[in-house]
Amino acid sequence: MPRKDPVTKAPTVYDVAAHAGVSIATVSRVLRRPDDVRPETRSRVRASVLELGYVPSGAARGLAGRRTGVLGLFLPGHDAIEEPEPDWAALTDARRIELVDETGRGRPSEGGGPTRTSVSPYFDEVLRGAEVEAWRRGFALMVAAGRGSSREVLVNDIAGRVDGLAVLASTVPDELLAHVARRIPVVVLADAHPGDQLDHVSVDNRAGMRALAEHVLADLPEGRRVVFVSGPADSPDDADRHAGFDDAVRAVGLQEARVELVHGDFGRERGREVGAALVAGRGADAGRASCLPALVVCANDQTALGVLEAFRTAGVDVPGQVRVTGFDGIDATRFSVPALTTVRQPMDDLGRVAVRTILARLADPALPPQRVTLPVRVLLRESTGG
Amino acid sequence: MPRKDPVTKAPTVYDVAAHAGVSIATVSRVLRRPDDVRPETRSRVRASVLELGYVPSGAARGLAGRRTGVLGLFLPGHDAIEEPEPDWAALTDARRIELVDETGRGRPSEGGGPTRTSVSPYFDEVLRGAEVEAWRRGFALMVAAGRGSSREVLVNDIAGRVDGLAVLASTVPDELLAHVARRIPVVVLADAHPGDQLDHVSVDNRAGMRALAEHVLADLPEGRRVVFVSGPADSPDDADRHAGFDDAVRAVGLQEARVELVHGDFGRERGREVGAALVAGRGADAGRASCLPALVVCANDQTALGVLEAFRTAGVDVPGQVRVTGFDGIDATRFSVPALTTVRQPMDDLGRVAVRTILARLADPALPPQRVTLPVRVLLRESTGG
DNA sequence: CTGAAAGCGCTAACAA
DNA sequence: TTGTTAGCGCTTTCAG
Repeated sequence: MPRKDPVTKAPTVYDVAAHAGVSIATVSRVLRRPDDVRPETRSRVRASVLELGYVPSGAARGLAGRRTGVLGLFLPGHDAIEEPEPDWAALTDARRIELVDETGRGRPSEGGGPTRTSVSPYFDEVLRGAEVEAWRRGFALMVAAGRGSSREVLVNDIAGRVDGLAVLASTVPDELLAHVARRIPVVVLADAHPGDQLDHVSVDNRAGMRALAEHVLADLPEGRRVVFVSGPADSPDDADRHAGFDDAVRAVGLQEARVELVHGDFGRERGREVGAALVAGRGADAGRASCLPALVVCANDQTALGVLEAFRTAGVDVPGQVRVTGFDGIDATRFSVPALTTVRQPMDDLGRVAVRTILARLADPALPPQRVTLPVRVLLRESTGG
Repeated sequence: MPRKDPVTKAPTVYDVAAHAGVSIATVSRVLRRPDDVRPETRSRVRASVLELGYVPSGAARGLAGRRTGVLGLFLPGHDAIEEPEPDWAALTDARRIELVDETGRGRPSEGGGPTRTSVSPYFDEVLRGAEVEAWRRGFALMVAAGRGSSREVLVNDIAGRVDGLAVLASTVPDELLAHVARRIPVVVLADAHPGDQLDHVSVDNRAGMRALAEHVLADLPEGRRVVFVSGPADSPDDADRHAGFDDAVRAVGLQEARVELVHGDFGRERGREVGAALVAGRGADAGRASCLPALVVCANDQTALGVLEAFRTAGVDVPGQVRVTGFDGIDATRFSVPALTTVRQPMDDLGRVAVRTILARLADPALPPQRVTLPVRVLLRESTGG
């Protein structure tokens, strides 16, 4: 199939109409409500479409129809700005296959793994859920990963092109969201700040952490302490999880003194540090194994996986000597050794419900602000024992 | 920040122009080439934009400017059509947190894991790469997962809305691609069929598998056999990998008789079956451990992970009794026990290069058909020993 | 530096 | 059933 002369302008409704000997309105009808057109005419038009290679312009359709049929999903960035420009020549040139020996390291990691593996698995699922639901409802999905979330980017590049927007980022200033929300429905995938009028869909971080913590705190060995590794200070998710943990501490009547708070950042590297530090702390007094905490509760999975790594490296037995828990339920927690006890967030449902919420508001702009909280599931696995 | 009366129509350039006391042309200039406008005027317009909550219409801009500033990525579907409609009430209602005990199973899996985990990790990375690169070039990215890849969907819902399209699916009929390619640049993320004129970006499946296979075939124990587990018959990727494997067999001078072909389907479940069957085969003649193959080379990671699972369940030692390899380099291969030797495809680079290729053609439609092959890396890990 | 005006390609009344 | 005709909101010459 020869490529048509690329200089030729793409055909429009007018071309198709002329070719089929009908008016542009009829062409439009054949595309949108075929039943309103006599079968004979219809097939004539369709033939012209094929012959001319006609593809309707989404832009024109969007303009005329006042809706784009596209939903937007705004995710926290991959930090692409920081990323160096790849060496394209080397990338596409080398015919030599490189052999990387990854045996012997505790666990393969940097070698050939994905570069930006840290936060993404989480968002990928949200994206997938949103995509599926949007499609089912007849919408396309546009994705953007926040680059500094500058006003220009969000407003010009996304908001103007979609009928509704789901924002998964505490990084977008409220004021900006408010601006956008004046034009299209915006749903925020996080807990609502008090006072904001936007629609929100979130996950029950607090109750989830509380349920998990109550369970693992229940049979704590005498006298041993418990460490909670938090996330970044500005994370609402972390705040909720921490609150849930505190709820549990209170509920089981644990003495505050036995609980220690360590600040983390949701990253795996920091988890390793924390784990190593805990081991070192014991090292100073190696005789007493009890100097290791009996339990390390982490505010997210990446942190917990880092802790696990540090423990394995140091030869600390999990769950024998210490128990460890995470939060999120990313895939890697199933494959870690030991498998990580965690709280699984329904990421894909988050995406789906976000889409639903947008569509609901699209259908009825007068709706009161929506507040949906999705339940979570506690997954008890090897890292907390039998 | 009170939500503006949603009944009020969204403001347009005209509104902004009137409010700022300038013409619409000036408003447009402030947005696109601010330097062409006197600073004083500029800030007046900007103030109006903020005050009115103006968000430019992407559709109108696209129409007028003849380019949408959006690139499309078409992925194989999540089989969303088959998926049942979730029970929304239950989804969003339940306040009770469920505790799922996953200890004791060989490996946690269905319980809380992602539902559609099979093929996706692969695509997620391509998506991410494409997104990053598109953004860097000033384009937004629209994603679509093929639903039956019906003509209507691809043509109407995607092709018409984007300036260029990357298609990651052998499932899209050539004829359809050709149609779309008459309007916008289309790059196919797979090897080129002979004779097609589209741009292609692919990964060196054959050389990668050959390099891997040559390495692991090198020190094969005497007399033991080798099993190759293929992918689906219609997969070009599988064909290439198989060819690479055959190359290696020939290169190391292995007798054909020692090589056995088993048909797989790229799925983990099938991998488990194959693994179990191999074990059972040995079972019939349990005395001779040699009845197990010395090496199982799988056409992709999912299959290999399934095989690994089956072996672990049966108490077969990997790499002690059998060695196993995969292909793709998905994240899970790092976490499996033992870590899986595999060939890592540069998925994110695939996405990036796809975007670059589209833009190159956009810039110069007269370019000859592009054929880029990305190199791969062989990752030697525990599943093939030291 | 700013304004006027002509489209961009399509949809949706309204007529015929 | 089909055609005519306004726009949809923005960009972009071309004048001024």
